Amino acid sequence: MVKLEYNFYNRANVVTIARELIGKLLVSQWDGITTSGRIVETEAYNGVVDRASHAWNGRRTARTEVMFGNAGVAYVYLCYGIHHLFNIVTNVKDIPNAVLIRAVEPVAGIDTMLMRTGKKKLDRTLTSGPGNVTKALGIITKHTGVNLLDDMIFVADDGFKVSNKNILATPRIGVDYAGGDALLPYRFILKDNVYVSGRN
DNA sequence: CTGACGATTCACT
DNA sequence: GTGAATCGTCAGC
Repeated sequence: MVKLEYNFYNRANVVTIARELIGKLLVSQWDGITTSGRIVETEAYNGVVDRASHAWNGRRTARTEVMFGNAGVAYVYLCYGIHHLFNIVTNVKDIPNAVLIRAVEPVAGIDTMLMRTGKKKLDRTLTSGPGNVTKALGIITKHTGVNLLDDMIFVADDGFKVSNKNILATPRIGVDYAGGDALLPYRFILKDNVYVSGRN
């Protein structure tokens, strides 16, 4: 298992990075507990020119500041007052690109995930959808700014291969307010994986 | 300081 | 298919 390095995250094309994250492992570990899942669904947010992005049109606030920083850093945001959404900052400093992790397939620490989510047994809802992913992995807004090059939260390549024909590109979810940008094929899913949220 | 709202989910009709 | 839950963030006063 090889942790992804800074030079994976700092590249200019956030859409390419979102596609390449499909099939990688998202790992969280602290207090002697490790949980991980294989990434099966992502969305790219293309910074200032993307109306669906929090950083659209150069909007820069205390909350979005981390997106303007270095690549390979976690950006965790609270949505609807309930759900924590986990993003990975990409591109170089001052270019606020990010990839939202929308779904993973549970790999390690499933008992812990069940405990965190209050579920009795493993089913597809455990880590399907961005709010469920963060809940199962124990990620909350205070993890904003965590460096993915450290050992607390990171993405790794365990050699799992996904062929291009098994990665589908679709429009993003829940961004209807973004006008024409809502139609961009910036969402990537692993074909036929049951953990992909919404319509498969 | 105040009010409006969201990169969602779940229970219910 | 519809609507409530729920609170940090941000724009406006």
